[in-house]
Amino acid sequence: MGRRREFLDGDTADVARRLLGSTLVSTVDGSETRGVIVETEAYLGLADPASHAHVSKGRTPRNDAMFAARGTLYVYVSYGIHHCINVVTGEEGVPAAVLIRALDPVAGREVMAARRKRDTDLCSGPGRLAQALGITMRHNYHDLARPPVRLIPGTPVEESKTGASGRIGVSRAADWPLRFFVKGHPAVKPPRW
DNA sequence: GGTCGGATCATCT
DNA sequence: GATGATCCGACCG
Repeated sequence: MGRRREFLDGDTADVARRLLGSTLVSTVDGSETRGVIVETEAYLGLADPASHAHVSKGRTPRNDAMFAARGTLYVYVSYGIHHCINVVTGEEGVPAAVLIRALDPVAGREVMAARRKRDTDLCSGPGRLAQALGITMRHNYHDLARPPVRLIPGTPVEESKTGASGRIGVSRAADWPLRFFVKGHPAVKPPRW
């Protein structure tokens, strides 16, 4: 992914929208799984009250990967059970990231179903897609330019086919329009507004 | 179809 | 002791 640097450069909200249409490929445990990104959320870092790296928290072991170089994978555990994955978008030392919330599963569906122990809702939610791709905390700090988890930039989804809304499940800055999604895609649940 | 509560833990109060 | 960038099974209509 040689174009990674330029593709992820710029305002994090713009990057979050631009990532719609790009592909995540995992070869974790030797099986390829692949999905096209259809829902994202931007987390702006220091100035964003909903971000794990908001100034009020400082740099901690948990959020440390958000301070890494652009194109790094930031993984955290949600509700003690689920893993959520983010693409780091800031300069090194400046935290910012895009949460991947949903994928259109395009390859390795059987492997995903085996990992998920069900054959529906394979990648429609941040915890679900991390499980489907086999991503866990051991992939925190991983460079998305190389296996076993790669980000392949794609042609961004036409803007008229995308929507924006408030982020899901956040209590602070809930009205900031930083969630982006492909309108009408089955893996994307309809927004509150 | 929709709603409710449990699982489980790093971080914060 | 409470909270949260979540998901799932149980239960109710």
